[in-house]
Amino acid sequence: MKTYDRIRVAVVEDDEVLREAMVEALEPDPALKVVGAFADAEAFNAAVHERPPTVVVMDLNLPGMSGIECTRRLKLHWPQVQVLVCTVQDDDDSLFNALCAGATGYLLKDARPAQVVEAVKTIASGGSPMSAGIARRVLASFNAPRKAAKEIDLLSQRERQVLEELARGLRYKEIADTLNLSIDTVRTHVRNLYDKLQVGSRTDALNKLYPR
Amino acid sequence: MKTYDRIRVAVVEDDEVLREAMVEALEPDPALKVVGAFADAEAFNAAVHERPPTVVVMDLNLPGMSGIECTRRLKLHWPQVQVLVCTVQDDDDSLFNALCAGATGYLLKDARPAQVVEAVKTIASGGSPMSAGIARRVLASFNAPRKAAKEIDLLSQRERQVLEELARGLRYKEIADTLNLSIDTVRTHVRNLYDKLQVGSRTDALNKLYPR
DNA sequence: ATCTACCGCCCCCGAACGTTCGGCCGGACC
DNA sequence: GGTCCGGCCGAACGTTCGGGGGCGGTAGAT
Repeated sequence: MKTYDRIRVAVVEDDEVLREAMVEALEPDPALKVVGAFADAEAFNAAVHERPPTVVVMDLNLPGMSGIECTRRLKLHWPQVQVLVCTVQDDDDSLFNALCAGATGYLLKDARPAQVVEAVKTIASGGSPMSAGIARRVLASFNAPRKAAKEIDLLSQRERQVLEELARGLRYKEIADTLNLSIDTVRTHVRNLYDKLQVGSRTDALNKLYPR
Repeated sequence: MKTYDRIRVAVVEDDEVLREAMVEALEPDPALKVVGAFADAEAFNAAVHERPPTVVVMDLNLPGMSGIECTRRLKLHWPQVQVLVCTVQDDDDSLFNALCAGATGYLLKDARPAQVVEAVKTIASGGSPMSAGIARRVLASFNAPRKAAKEIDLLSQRERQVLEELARGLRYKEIADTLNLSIDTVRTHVRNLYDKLQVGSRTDALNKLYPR
């Protein structure tokens, strides 16, 4: 009979006490197998080349290379490895940079050991565990960009249409054609919407409406 | 002694059987109070004006106004109301449109009644409950935009710098100043990076590099 | 009936932009 | 040696863009 395939877990955490506690929580679980515990990103990187784990429990605040950068590099070479961030950092920068780097889970350090174990299993089975407040902030980020442009509702319907085509990179002449207008009319609308948006160029308008 | 403040819950669900089942699952819980159950968005809208609930369990596929549109309008007037989407729709469009509309929870209909009750409590206490696969897709959306631009690594170092400033809306003269170049040199770089990117204008380049 | 906002069109002008040419230099390749 | 190529720089040129006027018409609000 084939033995059960245990989830291969690695831990990257500079605090020795926490790291040991983490391992002690994970190891006894029959579904998990801790294949490495590292005090910094460099040690982890050196070891991962041999055989990558299934899940990496990653601290963010590491000496040397940050956990975010470590995550980025890891996902670059082994996209299938799941990174579960476990950190005290609960600011938006850390959170979203980690997610953009490829993390698929985010726990705060106030999580109890049992929760970490549960999260590892969740992430390995296709889920994305997050602390409660974290999940809320992630979802809130989707409708937050409402504040992007407030002046936009100062625009008339026509001006919005012109802006639309403007944003697509069409020249005045082309906009005039697609909207059945004269070039000078387009010009007028552009002028008006520019000072409503308080910008001085096409690119300014784009950067104002769709900030990156 | 003051009675415990129960979470006021409304249900918007067109399927009568599901709606009733939902209510039957929620009502007995001592922490919850079902203040309304509606078969469509219009009925809900008419009733919500009196006193909005704390949490709305919202179906997406409704007759008439969609659950997404209903959510958008609801959040417009009562941003503090939490919307928990509960639907069979598990496509990315429904998901992200709902989130952009202001939903702060997303359950698939395969959730068990007890999970729905749990999710309502979670969402009321500042969390954001999601089905496992949903959460993963949400987080994956953050590092997905890797595919942004492919031709970008054809650019030389100088051209990348110019492009950077170009994207910020700076004029050629300004770019020349910040990079200590002649305006004409900037022009040349722009020209070269334009045909590497196969575009014909600043705006084209932006739309190619940062598609919305 | 006046005022205001939006729409459409026209003229002009200076500045910015996109394009075409050319030159210089260093490395690669025959 | 020669030659090809790419990155870098520059001058000149025609076009587009941003911004300034003004004119007429419609629709709603005061």
